[in-house]
Amino acid sequence: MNLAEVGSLVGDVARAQMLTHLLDGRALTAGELAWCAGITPQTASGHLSKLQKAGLLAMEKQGRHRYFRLASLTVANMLESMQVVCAVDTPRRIRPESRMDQDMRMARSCYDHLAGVLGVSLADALTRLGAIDLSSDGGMITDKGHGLFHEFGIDIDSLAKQKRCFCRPCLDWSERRHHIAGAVGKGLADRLFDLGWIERVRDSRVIRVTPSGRDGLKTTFAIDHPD
Amino acid sequence: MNLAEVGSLVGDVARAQMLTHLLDGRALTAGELAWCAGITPQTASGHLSKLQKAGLLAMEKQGRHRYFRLASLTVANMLESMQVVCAVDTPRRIRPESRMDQDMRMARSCYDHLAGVLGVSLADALTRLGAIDLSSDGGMITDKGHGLFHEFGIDIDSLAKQKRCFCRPCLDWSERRHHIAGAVGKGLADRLFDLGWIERVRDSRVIRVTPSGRDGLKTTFAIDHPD
DNA sequence: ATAACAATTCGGCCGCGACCGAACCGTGAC
DNA sequence: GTCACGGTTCGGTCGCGGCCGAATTGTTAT
Repeated sequence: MNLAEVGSLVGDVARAQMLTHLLDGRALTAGELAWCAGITPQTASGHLSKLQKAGLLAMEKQGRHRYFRLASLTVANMLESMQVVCAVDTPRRIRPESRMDQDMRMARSCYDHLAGVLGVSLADALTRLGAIDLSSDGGMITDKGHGLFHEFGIDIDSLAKQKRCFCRPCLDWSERRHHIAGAVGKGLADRLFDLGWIERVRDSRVIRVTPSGRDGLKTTFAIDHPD
Repeated sequence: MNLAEVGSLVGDVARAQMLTHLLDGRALTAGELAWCAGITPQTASGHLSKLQKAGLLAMEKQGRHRYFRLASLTVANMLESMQVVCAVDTPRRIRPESRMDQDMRMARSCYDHLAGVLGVSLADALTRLGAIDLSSDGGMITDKGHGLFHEFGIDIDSLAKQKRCFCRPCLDWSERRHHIAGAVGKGLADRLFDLGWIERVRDSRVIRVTPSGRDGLKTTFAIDHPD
């Protein structure tokens, strides 16, 4: 496979729409993806088999449904980096500011970690607390951070054993600032879900902060998450 | 701009070819790029103006020539991440192993740092020497590394002041291992050029290791670079 | 067994966009 | 001035690929 092939796979509006919807890491059925892209199921089927053959998507049969998800972190990273380029020179265009867009900018999932205002606030807060250092090097957890994460119920040592990148700054396309990705980013997001501080909004990447989450973020990280 | 637009820009064979040729960070004329892509100048002109309008390329007039280069590191990172996806599922295909391919795999420039066997060897050597730590976190320079880099004529402190990512592991598409990118990667490459240890091969991304470079790499980093 | 539904395959339509030939600008050389 | 050359603009051709309707396969429900 070469650059142009990958490009043209992403370069179709319908396919790009599907990939974007899969960017939160979930698996969706062929029908759902067709609906997302605004095309008929038979057209979507063609697109999906192309994407799968090319190794961008993984498929899993389940009864009469077929679930598709991004094939790997590598693919997610590629799509992210493409979105960053998209965002670069769309600086102050007056966008129609739909409710969904606003929610997306506020908090969303980014494959397996958190992005948007929430993601950036968390990165800021953890930096302010001296738990992580994203600024100078790729991203590391301080000794103090080890303690804080442990208190918060996250086992850093088991995260460090994973094969994937441990702690990576990931450029946020809406905020133009870094949030936390990598194993630590995922661990943090998982813990917030477990605590019931955040929850997914049906059929989208949008993340909602629950009332208890609002409290928790305030007391634990001194984050005032706007309503 | 949206994902599909970026994708389709890269998704054309001719344009992808041009972008690939620009990936070493140099600026090329419209004519050279047309030749690279194997198309007529008038067709290339159309492609180039599209890429420029989209913000992927920057253009500079010089006499009757027009020089094009990648607009930013962001764009280069995107193209790299796309190439990584390309390489993923082309595992052991018997490629025609041209001389150029072999040279490219051995040592090449990757926007502003080094890649290929040489890039990976350097990353390995510096890790072995305890100068850097790419494995666990995003990438950091140890105290010992500070000294080593300084002895080698690289001023780490001035690199750290730059706005860009300081030290980043970058997945090598040919070797499937990490090499050093970011400010440190660039600093290292620049220093090797200055020392005359490596030099560019005309009209390509290929890097040649000079005889004195072979000696230097051997004595300084214990790297045996194959001929 | 029959029906309902998810998904795919096939066939044909249609439009976008890549391509080149020709003509046209602008710069540099003489 | 004229000529040469790099680059762009315009116009027209052509083919690839996305799209849907219809028919098919396969699975679950009743």
